[in-house]
Amino acid sequence: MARPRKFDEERAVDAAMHAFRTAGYEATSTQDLCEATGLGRSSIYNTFKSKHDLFERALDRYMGERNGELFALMESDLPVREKIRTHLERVVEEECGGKGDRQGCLVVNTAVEVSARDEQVAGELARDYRLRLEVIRAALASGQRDGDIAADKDVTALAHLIIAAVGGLRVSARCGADRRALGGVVEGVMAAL
Amino acid sequence: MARPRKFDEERAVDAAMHAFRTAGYEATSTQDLCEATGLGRSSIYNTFKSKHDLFERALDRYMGERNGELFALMESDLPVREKIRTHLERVVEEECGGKGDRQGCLVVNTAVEVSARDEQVAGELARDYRLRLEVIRAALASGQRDGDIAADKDVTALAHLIIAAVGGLRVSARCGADRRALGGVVEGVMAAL
DNA sequence: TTCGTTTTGGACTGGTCAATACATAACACC
DNA sequence: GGTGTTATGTATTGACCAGTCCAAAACGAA
Repeated sequence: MARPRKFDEERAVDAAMHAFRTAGYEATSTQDLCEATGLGRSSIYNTFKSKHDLFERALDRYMGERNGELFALMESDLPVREKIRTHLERVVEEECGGKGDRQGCLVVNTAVEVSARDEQVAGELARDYRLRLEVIRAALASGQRDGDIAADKDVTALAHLIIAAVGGLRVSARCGADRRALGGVVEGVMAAL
Repeated sequence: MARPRKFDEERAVDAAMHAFRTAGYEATSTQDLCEATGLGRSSIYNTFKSKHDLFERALDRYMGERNGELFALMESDLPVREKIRTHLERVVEEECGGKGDRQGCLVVNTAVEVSARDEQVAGELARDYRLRLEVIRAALASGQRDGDIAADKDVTALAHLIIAAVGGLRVSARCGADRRALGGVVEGVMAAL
């Protein structure tokens, strides 16, 4: 009944996500988004309300992908310590893994760059945090029942610790810490479980 | 021999630092810097080469102030565990302490927002990281000689862990984690020492 | 084919960006 | 008081910003 789109909306969000991850929110212009997605301005503004709206779509997508991986890992049948170790080592690998990619974690970047000035985004980040917390907490609680985690440990506190460790690894990597240093951090966190 | 300045350069850097901390590098315009410092554009560009130059001055100043506090704490005669705990709790207090201040850590903000696209800044961050690492490592080594830290611990790895913990606390706080959650993180890190 | 609807490209909006130019003001020194 | 030098205020630069407008294009349905 009308002219159909000749692009895939999800693909566009994906390309925008890539752009935001590499340059951050402020430093990514709408022109950059046009080039990243291959779309014209009209298509972008016809599909998304604004740069901010597209950003939120990209952030949602990023969270969805990442949490999918996290949930799959936490629901796997690895021993709980291996789940946690794998989670942390994936972060190290991503931050240090060469290839010049260098695109950061959109959640960490957003928390630092925009959350303080954007309540809506801050709300999304908080929601996402609670989600991650609960999944990790559940895995730890299950491990506690198996005897892999000492019974006197507070698994909620440990889950907070693991989430903080991820953020800390990313920030340290951005400050120039190398793979060996980050590996040591992972060991230190594992020792606290 | 010529017209003297009627403002204090260090004061101006301090005001700029405040502006950059609250809004980040990209989102702080030169106009914002004029308003924050109370100077005209001419004075700013006459004193500093560029926005980027002023930012680096502000970053340097921030690092100097913060490291001064850190060094004083690490050279105090508290037991080493108390030094570390105090260091971490200051971060929690700063991130959670109400007052609506809400200005973040310029080092963490910069590491996340600009280091990937600015080699010079990345170099400064790396230098600063090494400085903090060494001071904390020395304090831990001293504590190890006193028997406050187990002899089989790798104090360099622990120092990396503590630095990462600071970054992690700040990121988690930005994601909405409350004081209690962050307090638990501090306990978890202390348990690893 | 024709019509109705939507997408698309590209020009365009007012506003803001970092940075500069230039004239004037304010001082130290003589 | 005059002179040289620097600081400052204001206007302005060209580039870019996010977002809008509109005409033309492309399709489904009739």
